[in-house]
Amino acid sequence: MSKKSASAASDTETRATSEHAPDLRLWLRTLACTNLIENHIRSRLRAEFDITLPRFDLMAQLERSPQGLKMGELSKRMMVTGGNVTGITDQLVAEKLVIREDSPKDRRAYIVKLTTEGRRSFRKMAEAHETWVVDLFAGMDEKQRSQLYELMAALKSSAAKVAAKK
Amino acid sequence: MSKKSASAASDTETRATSEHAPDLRLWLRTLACTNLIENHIRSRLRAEFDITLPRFDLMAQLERSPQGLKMGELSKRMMVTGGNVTGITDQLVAEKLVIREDSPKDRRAYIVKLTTEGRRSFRKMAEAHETWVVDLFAGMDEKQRSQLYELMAALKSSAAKVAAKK
DNA sequence: TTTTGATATTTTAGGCATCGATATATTAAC
DNA sequence: GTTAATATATCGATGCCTAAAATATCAAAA
Repeated sequence: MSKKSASAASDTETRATSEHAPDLRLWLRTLACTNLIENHIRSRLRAEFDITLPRFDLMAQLERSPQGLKMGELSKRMMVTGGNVTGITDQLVAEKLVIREDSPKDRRAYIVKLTTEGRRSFRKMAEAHETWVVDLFAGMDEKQRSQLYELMAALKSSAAKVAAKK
Repeated sequence: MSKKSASAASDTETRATSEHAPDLRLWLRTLACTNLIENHIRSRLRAEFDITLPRFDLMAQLERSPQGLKMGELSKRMMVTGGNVTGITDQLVAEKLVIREDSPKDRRAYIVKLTTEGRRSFRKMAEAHETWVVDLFAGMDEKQRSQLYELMAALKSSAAKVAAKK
């Protein structure tokens, strides 16, 4: 926050003033809310597993792709730059949670995979992570959650239309 | 995003796997969506006004408080650390968009204010910023937007309950 | 085959973010 | 008043993130 910036960790809702459009208020409230949750998760990951959120995210991508992923694929899926993936991967390699293998097809590329230890470690963290998220949403009832799910799909599609043409 | 830190700019929705709880999917979708929007705004601020989102956010806080704010107040409102506010303020001072004045009451503290140029500059950017946000939400109808506004209040309150105790 | 252009990754420079430590000033206890 | 505890802000180390440039490889056209 972030980030986050990260974003950005700001309680952005306080940015709104009375003459601002309702859309702006809606956006700032949404942002404040996700920052609150993301920062909470970030600090719990740090406190309980001594890992950063970006490293956790990268491992999560690899866990879904047991065959491994190229750096560029990680970059696309995580929506961050290649240089960023290089740095995070370096750290995870140093921690022996991940390995870089040469691609047999393309000598420019690496295949990044979880190590056995990395997979074991990730699964443990992912389990805790999931319960944290469940707790954070526990104050909403089932109908609210499913409404929010649909609205987020609508928002993503609305925003993607604008963000795409650039 | 952010800020991403963001913070984190990841298309986190791709982190979900089939056995994950619906709450986790909901969270990852929400995060992916806000990151998409925040990154879009961040890059437009950069491209069109050559300013970063954190600097814009800090100026937004000051615009709402014409009497100025102490560093610590900025830190609280932006929900970032004091050291972070020091750095962003340094930059804005160097750009002459903001000034640090000694507090008459407390010699430990500064009062940070927008300069005339800073206020002029901010208002111009804020206007553009607001239209960007309106555009990003334009694909949702009024009912969807007001539903989302209410659901975000519910989520914030749900999450705050958990995040607070610790 | 050689050149040309595209792709994969790393490197570099700069900004944002945290934490923990420090310097200084204020406030409270005694 | 002196001491101790608290509050305000900065600094240093570290990590995440981007954009732009550099390096290396590939693939296709000439």
